[in-house]
Amino acid sequence: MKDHDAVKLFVGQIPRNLDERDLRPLFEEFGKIYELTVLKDRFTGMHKGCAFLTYCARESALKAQTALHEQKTLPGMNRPIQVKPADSETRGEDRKLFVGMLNKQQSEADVRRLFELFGNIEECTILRGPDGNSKGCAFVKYSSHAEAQAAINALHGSQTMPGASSSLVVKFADTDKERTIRRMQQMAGQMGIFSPMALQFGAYGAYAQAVQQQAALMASVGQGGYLGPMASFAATQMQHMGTVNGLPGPPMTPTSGGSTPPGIPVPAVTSIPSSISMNGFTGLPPPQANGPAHAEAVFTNGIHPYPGEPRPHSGCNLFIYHLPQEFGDGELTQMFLPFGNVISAKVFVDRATNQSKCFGFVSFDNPASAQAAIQSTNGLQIGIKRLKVQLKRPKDANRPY
DNA sequence: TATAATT
Repeated sequence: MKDHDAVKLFVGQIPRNLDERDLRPLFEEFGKIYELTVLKDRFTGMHKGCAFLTYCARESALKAQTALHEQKTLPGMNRPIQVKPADSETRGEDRKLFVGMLNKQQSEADVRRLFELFGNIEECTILRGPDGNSKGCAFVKYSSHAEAQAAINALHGSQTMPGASSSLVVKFADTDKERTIRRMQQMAGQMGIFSPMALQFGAYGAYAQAVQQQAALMASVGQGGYLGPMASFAATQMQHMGTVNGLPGPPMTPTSGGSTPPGIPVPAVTSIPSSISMNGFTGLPPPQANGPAHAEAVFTNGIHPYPGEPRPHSGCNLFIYHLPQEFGDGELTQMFLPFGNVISAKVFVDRATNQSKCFGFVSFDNPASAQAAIQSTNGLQIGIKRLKVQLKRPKDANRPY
């Protein structure tokens, strides 16, 4: 039926309104098609804008690749069609590099000039936004791992491009697994606010992505009322909750290891108080802290900023590590409000960069609230990180972590 | 500074 040396092609940049029926004529002119499959989202069935194509004859695949790859742009697309051997046809991604901290003016040709000294470049792509502007990074694929390694050795950190904030980065591109993690982190970042949904679904990676796509679709075709991305996302997730919780696999507790059971993992979080579950999904602005958040240092200095309020005492102050980068005081407050009266919540920020240092302090007005918070949030998985929540160590104590 | 997409 097909050649023993047939090659499976990946076809990218396909308009989402074209199915196999529409695509066949385009490809049949290069030979008899053995198999043509449009990739669909596993959960939503949504067209992913790409396909796998296998010709009966290897020769047909080569002809199609030559004739079509980057040679024409299908209607509605803003990049040319991609026709090239699928990843499954080539040995691992151990020869593909990620190049960061490029000058945004540098072109593919510039990057090639720099990298061709170390081996044969099969692919060189500058990452660009929709407007065509460089994102200051690129992927470079060599013919061999050794060539890629040589380029890393020679080029990583070797120079700083004009306009770049630090020296050139040259490293192996993320594996699929790392990419998935990166996406999860991005998604968590986009949600912006603390939400148990984000936490529970953070572990779902592709699933949550699919759901989000579907939510966007619902919002765009819905009956009149536009929900907004957060609301529609929430609504769709609500619909899926039952299904999700019924999925097979042993439940993961917040303190269980990082291993993931086969198939889709069960939510890592099951012990969040129900009151938290609606936080962030009310369509209202996030609730404010009970008074402005203030630095924990104020307490250790012995000056309580709210003279009228009861002074927090031992057992009320929590130290929280491994916060998501995007959490600010407001998110920290929201996260801990369900456990009691939060009198302060402070994320530490790097003075120079204004970036969160990913740790902070929360103070309650009583030790029971603090204990409840530890119970429910210590070990809580957010993206790839797990929160570490413990009582703040008294200043004189001197335990290593 | 991480892609548009890889069953």
